[in-house]
Amino acid sequence: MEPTSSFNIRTLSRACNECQLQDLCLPLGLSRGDIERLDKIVNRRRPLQRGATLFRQGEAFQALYAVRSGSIKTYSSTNGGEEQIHAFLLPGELLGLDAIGGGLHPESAVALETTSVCELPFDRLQSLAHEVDGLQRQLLRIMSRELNSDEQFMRLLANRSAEERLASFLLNLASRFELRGYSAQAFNLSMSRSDIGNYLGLAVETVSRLFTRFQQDGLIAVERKAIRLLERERLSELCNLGVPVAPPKHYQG
Amino acid sequence: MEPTSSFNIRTLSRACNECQLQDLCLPLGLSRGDIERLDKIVNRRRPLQRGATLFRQGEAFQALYAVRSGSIKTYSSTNGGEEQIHAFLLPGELLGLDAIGGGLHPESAVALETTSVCELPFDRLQSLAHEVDGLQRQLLRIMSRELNSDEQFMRLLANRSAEERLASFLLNLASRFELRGYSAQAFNLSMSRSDIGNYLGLAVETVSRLFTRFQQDGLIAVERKAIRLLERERLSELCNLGVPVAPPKHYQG
DNA sequence: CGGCAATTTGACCGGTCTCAAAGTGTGTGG
DNA sequence: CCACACACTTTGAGACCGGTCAAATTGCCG
Repeated sequence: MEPTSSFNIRTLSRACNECQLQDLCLPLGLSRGDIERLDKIVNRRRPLQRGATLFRQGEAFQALYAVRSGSIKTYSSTNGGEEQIHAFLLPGELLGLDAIGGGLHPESAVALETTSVCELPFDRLQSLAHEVDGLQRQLLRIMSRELNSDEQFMRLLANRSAEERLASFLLNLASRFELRGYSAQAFNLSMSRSDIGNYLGLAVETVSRLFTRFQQDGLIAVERKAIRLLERERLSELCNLGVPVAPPKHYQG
Repeated sequence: MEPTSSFNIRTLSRACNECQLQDLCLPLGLSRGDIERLDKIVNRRRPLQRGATLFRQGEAFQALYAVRSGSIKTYSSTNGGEEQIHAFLLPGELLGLDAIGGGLHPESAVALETTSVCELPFDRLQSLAHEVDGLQRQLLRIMSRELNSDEQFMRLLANRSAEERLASFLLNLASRFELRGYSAQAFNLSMSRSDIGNYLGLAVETVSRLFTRFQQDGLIAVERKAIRLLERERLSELCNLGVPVAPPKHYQG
């Protein structure tokens, strides 16, 4: 999960125009000139160390963030102290969108490994979006897509077995890595087993047992954080999560 | 100039400016003049009958919709034929936002009872939003808030018991009704038991048993679709108490 | 080497699902 | 208006997945 783990000044100073992640990130669809205007408002901060907090639940919302390298988890805590992980974010993905509505971050964001991010001050972003039409659209598109993936995830939580959940999780990670040019077969799980369990609504023990079983069945090979998907085909059979195709049944209720 | 037709003229012709739901809906925060401009692009269609489809999964995205009265459920089906309900929408709530990103509706929307909606053609909405600043912001806010409630719902699905899920569901409905000026104590469940179960990730039988138990415990009174929340206080305690908040490993009585 | 956290493994328990069937309303057609 | 069919809801019995508790193992890092 960390192809650019060592951070150098070149990485930091690289502008949106030269960023490999352009096609996944906010600039997508903007003209070169507009990207430059966007670039001017982006702050590139020094990398976060593993465990470092990007923002905390309850903090005032100031900026959106785009992951440039590394990975981040977002979570919220109840007053009881329980923690619920909401997402793992990979390079090119935007976070903080859920804070626009309320003006406060409803969740905290923490680096899972050495991670660098681009900071996008929201007020400046919004005035720019007022002028640059494509930016506005892209922002809406990104939020819409996030609504979508949240919906899919809810379906996963609502009626899938532990096995299906973990398989889906692995395949989801794989395809996201692939999109970013990394291997979909072998990658690093930057999050702990207990993070995975929390995210998927499973006990740590269940996650651990499933990893063992998947490995025994020859589906995957795991060694600590490193994982290889040996049988992506059979893995996806495990989760009969369907692509929307079938016409809806007639309403009966 | 004339949304007036043969049916229910009073309801249909009511413009955004006079709509009771203004404060919950898209116009929120707009000036009277801007609301009028928004009003011009809104189509008020004739009411949907119970079971009627507003849009189907896979259809091209053309417009957002605001519920004006009644209620709607949205759901997606897998190619296996299973159906997963994603949301129940009440007056003042917007639907179709998840289609902006992909250009296709990822889910279907069906009326749960006689329901009227306002149609907001998205292209026209977007050009208007380009001029009217507050509209753009309000759109983002609404989407952001939806992301938020999705997150909360995921937490519910990920680690709450059946009891907590149903209690939360009822309280959520109650507060939404209250916001709209209806009673929070007594309202109608326009969706079937099996819809509720599907939505909450529970078997119908479990939902039914819980209704019975809640009633025996004096928390609610149900008769078919009609429900009264007798002890909202105790209900909300159910939402927090089911899972021990701070796991006292070495607790000493 | 030693302490601590994360992971794994085992045993057991319980909540929820599944299967089955009875009960209750609702709508339709005669 | 009644009879019947069908869908929805409720109730019961039993099975099973996954959670909890407990303990062993491994890896990490001073």
